[in-house]
Amino acid sequence: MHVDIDSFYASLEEKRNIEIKDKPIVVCVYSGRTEDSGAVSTSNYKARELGIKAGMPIVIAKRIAKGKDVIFLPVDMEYYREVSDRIMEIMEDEADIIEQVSIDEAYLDVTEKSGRDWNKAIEIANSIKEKINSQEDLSVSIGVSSNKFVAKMASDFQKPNGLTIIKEEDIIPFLENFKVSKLHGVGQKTTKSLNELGIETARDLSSYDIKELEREFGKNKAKLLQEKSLGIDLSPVEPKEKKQLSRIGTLKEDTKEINSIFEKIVELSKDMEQRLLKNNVSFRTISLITIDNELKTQTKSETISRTKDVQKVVSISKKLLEKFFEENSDKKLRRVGIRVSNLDFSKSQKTLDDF
DNA sequence: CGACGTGTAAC
DNA sequence: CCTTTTACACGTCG
Repeated sequence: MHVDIDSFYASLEEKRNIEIKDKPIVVCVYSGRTEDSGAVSTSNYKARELGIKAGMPIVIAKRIAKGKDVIFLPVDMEYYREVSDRIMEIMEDEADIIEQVSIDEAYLDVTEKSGRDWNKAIEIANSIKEKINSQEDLSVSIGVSSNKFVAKMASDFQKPNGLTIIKEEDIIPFLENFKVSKLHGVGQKTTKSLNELGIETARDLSSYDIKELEREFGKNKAKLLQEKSLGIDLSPVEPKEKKQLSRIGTLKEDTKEINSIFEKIVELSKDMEQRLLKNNVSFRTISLITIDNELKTQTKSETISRTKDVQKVVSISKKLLEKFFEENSDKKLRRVGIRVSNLDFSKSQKTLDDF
């Protein structure tokens, strides 16, 4: 099954201030560049009715909200993370295996716990709903099916507070009339390409000649696309180890001044240090992420011998930044970020027991 | 094959 | 008008 917490951040903000419940709420990531620069992270259903949706620039959201009683709040990730952790624990109790995909979403394998009995699976889903409801006062939407992809499509089908069951024999009828853009994993670019081939719906995609699809998308992606259209997904529910850690920020103004950009990098690295230390992570690859004034992203990276030293991130980032400006002396940066990858969570830090 | 860079997608 | 973080596929190069 796939479990999705309904408008998570906005719901939490409602709970913590009863004054604003019943009002449209918009939770924002402010970039700090100007008063209202930034983007909408989550809005509650009242705000969505007005047309204020996730990803939208705050300025645009405020334009829509003008003259209306709409509440704008900054994100409080620390608090959301705390609540999320407790909810994930509730789900862990109910599942054989859990795969957390984001702060507010998880896949649960309940094959064993349900004994492959759909009715038992539905009971588990309801139990999860009930617990999250009573313990955290939040609602979730759940999709239950025989694989992750269809479960995800199902959880999205009825929300908020939905429960959608799609048994094997219902998969094709459930999916066939979906527009391809609604299929999870099919974004803007893929939609455009598909539409240009005359493919509008999942049904169109399922019956399309695979060789033709391969010509457009390559073998791998063509197969995955057609499988999606048929509701086929063999990927297991499995917890995944983190593969990279990154931190990115917006500069006060577009600039090509290395020193001021470097200051930002130092700031970002302090934050990253906390996260690295907490998990005892070592890394080999350091990347510099640059986003120029035209919002074009570039990355530069360097791989070194394994280390836990954040100073390495700082020094190599500086080097990569200099390299960037050697190649792009004309460009100004809007945002800058750092990333470490090639990670190792060596739990093997010596403990007293080892002595 | 590993390293590096870009593109696509999702939250 | 324009956030943040992560994953993964793919092309290229040495």
